[in-house]
Amino acid sequence: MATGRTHRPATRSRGIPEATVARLPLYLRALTALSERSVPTVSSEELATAAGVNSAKLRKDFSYLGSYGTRGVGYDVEYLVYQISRELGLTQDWPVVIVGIGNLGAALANYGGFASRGFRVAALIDADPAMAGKPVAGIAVQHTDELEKIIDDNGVSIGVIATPAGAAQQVCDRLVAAGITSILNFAPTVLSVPDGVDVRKVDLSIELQILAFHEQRKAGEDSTGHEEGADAVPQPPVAPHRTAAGSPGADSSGRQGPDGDVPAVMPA
Amino acid sequence: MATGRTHRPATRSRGIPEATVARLPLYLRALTALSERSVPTVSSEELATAAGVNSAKLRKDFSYLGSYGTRGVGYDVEYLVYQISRELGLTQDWPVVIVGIGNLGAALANYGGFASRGFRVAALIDADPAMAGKPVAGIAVQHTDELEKIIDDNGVSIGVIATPAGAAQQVCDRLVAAGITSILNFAPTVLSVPDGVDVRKVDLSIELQILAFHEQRKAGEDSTGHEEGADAVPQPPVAPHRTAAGSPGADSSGRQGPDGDVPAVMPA
DNA sequence: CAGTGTGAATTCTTTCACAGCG
DNA sequence: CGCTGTGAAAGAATTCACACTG
Repeated sequence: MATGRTHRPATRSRGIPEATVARLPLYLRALTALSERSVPTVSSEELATAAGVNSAKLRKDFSYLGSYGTRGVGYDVEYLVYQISRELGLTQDWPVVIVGIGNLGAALANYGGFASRGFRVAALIDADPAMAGKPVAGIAVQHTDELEKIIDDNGVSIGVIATPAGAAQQVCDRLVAAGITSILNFAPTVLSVPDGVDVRKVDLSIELQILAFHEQRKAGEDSTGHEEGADAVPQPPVAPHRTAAGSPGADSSGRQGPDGDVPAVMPA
Repeated sequence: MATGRTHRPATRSRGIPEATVARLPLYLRALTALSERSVPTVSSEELATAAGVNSAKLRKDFSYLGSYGTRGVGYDVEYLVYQISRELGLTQDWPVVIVGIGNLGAALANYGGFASRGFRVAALIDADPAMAGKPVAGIAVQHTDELEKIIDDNGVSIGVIATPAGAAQQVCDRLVAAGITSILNFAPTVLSVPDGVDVRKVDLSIELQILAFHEQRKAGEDSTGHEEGADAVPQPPVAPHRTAAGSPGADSSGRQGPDGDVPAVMPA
């Protein structure tokens, strides 16, 4: 993805597959739970079950990190927790800023998971002047004007965008300009960023749509094909003339303000 | 994944790759935006850019759905919107229930993206009796006791879990028993469900951890290896004796109630 | 001998590149 | 002529299965 090529020729086999990286947090969670119950060791089988993967995959994943297990025994829980934490970079403290303190932003600010893993909410930022100074999750919200200063002062390199879609790119640009190099984007937009900046997106409605796809399959197990409701226009593949005005049928934002302060899925 | 094997022998080539399914919502979003701007057609190149993928991938994806484009021209926006919507099952109405109306649950209830894509919030459910009756996003919260009845009455097949991790499996079991077959899980736990039930998870802290991993790599571009802070114990791979009591160093839930009403990342 | 670590086989995904159609 | 649709090649990720070790 990032054109930077990231190719790392020397120093050992420093190339952990993305798919593996994405699972490390899962393992870490399972391990932390075991650690809290003072379980000293686990087998790949047990840990895999706890993490919701299969043991072959888990062992292969760990093999990219090194040989941290003991044959015939399993893995030392504490040791693995440490190794994975270190690999993920969680042994250091990561200050993050959350931009856009609407419903979602507030939820994130309150989210225990952030604080408990080396992430520290350095600031909450919102464009609404009325929000400024209001405490959310024990932290006073600051105005967008302060954005650059906050990031600079706190050495923040990770930003979370929880603004409406319409504002996301703009916020993103400012974050990047201010020195942020990793962004977690909750707004339903594709952000464009320069090389060297990482973006991960979480889109709540996309997940639901994927579920709907599979759900639909289940329902139509036998009765394949043809829908029921006759109110949508199948639209022959040849006529580009947009049928009715605007886009009445399928859409109709019904409830909900058009594009309030919550990341609405269909912004502009 | 699901052991049901889901193998579909007959009726055409009904096998859209998961990776493709996961991107359809992305295309749909881009297309809807175009549709709202009354753009009649797009090329694979344009649409790909808008969706944040490359055009070869997009064309391949679409080829699984059928031949909906026109050579030398591109795709008819309205027509594609319809086809993808239908493929995703969004031409029908999906009632969903959200269980756990804490910060996150409330954010989800307010999330415009749900309502705007064939998803209808049929009910908000919370275990706290004090929440019952309180309106959130214009809908009165109902008590967990009503769960089965609500699902049955509304023919709900998709459930969203936004409870603390500790309650998630229990809620999940009840949802499944009540007939839910698709679950979107925001609680940081692995849910176990019977065959035939789909679970998708969204874990906010996992995404951050993945970002941290890459961020760390950037920082240590040259200065590979060895950490700085000497406060963590590297723990030799041979000594299973848990060093200090409990797990002081790396963890320390610091802020936040121990396992309040927000999905804390480290529950039990 | 239980359970890790890992080459090899398999399957899934992405990318290439170009024939063919409107 | 431009752009889709798609076989074929390349690249990842997953799974298998077993040698090897504590």
